[in-house]
Amino acid sequence: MNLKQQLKEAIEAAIKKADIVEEIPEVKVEVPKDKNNGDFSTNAAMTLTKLARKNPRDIAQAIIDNIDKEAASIQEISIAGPGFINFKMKTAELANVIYTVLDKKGNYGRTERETAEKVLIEFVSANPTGDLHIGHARNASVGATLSNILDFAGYDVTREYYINDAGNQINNLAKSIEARFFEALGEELKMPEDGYNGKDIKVIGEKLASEHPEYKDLEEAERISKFRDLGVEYEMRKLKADLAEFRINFDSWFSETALYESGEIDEAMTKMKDNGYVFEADDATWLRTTDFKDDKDRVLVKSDGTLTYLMPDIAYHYDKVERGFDKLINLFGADHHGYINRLKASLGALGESPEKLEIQIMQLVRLIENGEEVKMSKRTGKAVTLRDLIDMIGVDAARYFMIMRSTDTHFDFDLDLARSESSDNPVYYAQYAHARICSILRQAKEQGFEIDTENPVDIIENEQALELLKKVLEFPNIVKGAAEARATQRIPNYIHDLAASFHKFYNAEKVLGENADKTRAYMLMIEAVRQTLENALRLIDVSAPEKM
RNA sequence: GUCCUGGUAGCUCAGCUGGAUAGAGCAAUGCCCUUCUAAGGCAUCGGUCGGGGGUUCGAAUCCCUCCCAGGACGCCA
Repeated sequence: MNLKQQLKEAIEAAIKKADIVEEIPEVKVEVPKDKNNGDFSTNAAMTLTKLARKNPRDIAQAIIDNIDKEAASIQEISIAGPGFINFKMKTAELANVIYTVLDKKGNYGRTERETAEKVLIEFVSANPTGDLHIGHARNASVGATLSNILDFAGYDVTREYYINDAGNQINNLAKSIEARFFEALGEELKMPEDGYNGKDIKVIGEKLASEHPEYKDLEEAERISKFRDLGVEYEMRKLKADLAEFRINFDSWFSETALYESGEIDEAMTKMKDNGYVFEADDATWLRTTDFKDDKDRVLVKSDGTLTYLMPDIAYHYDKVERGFDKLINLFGADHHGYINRLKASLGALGESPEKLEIQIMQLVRLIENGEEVKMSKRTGKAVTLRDLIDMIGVDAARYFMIMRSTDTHFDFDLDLARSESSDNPVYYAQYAHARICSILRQAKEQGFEIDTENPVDIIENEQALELLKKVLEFPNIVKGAAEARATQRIPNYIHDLAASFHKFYNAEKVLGENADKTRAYMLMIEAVRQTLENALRLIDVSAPEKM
């Protein structure tokens, strides 16, 4: 049983017993910032002032008089400030979290739910027309971490990548390949105006020219179609490889082309028409998104008969809904923010709740080196890619840094800091704590000690040790809060706090001291800390090394 | 012009959905290795939480207003 929950119930019972108010409002128990204010505190008395029409300190006293100290493992209670009630817990109870962690192991911090909300999280979804850049790296990191957090917090998560393999830009890709193909066959280069000049396009063209020169005799449409498929396949293979190296895994890859083939574009259109949100004007077909908080109506079918980008996207979201997801989360770049309202509106037009769709906007990342923004890759002279980033600082640091800031702030990524192998670097700081624990445990074992979960831990009373235990105790709530707020940065923040608490303990107290009972108890404790650290690092896909 | 995001220490940012004396890291200064990893710890310095109003026991957090920065406002994707 969770200490906090136990305390909460005891407080509620006390309020009831003291007969202060008819209906008891939600009682909040929190860990005070200042540890001098006890292990836990509640503002219950203050929130009751209005209802009870009494002085908060009097209410606090009434609660204290009626609380069952034994049931909640309370050592000491005091009233402080305007009416906070502070609790000091029995230290033995605090130490019991050690057994919980050692019992649950990799699942410590996981929330089990009876009915898991089905969430589809769509992220990255970069067009298969080139390399992933630094913005995609942030998107990918946040998406993967958020998925992990939601999963750990008891949601049923599906990670999906939407492949834009239809439409204009892919035609351009095909035409660019064609131009390179003919160039390799000795003809003049006829690159389309907004074609792709990347080196890889040239490579594909050359390869096709040497392996399949007969393609030049095909009908143009057929050739373009072939080149489109080959181009998309080639680009996607590259993107998948880069993402895999960045430890980003998807459960599903959804192709835009599939929407045309399945007829879902027509289905979605029919549905919106039936619901009365589609109208014709200026030779085009429009969706009346203004019925749902959009500032203007949007075109679905252009006057030339072709579809806008929005239409297949609507069909895509229609498909998501049809697959039975309760919640759709999309991670978009800042430049797509104007897209939010119309996409939500189209969900409304389909007869679904626009609230089902939750769109998170990622603000810009700037790479900073020697105090200056890095715009170009030194290797290629072009925009810095995900691969460049991995080469520069490694996956662990890149993943950690990309999620340690809230997504709605612009973020300056300090490359020098991410690269430094020192305490300055938060990644190493956390990993170092883990490695230190492993080292201590190794040496303890060499001295003949074993981790024995039957050992008592009530001998632990050192101040830094108790602080550390409180941090371990917080972990499940941190995960839950991060999931609800979709706030990935809370995990690295927590990791840093936990590591700091451990480093403090390390400097204050020795595990391998003179007292063997203490050593045995501390071994259990630091193993619990190690496990918690490992679980937290796993949420952000950063390694937990045993040695450094 | 309209709509989104931001504005917190010299710098980069947290701040758990309204709580106690606003916190980290970097930078600066001074300590701590015969002691389980100094990739660590301790201490000092550093703040009109953009400005001004309001809501209440209580505001960095909620509301209004103004200022500043970035972004979005296509029958592009």
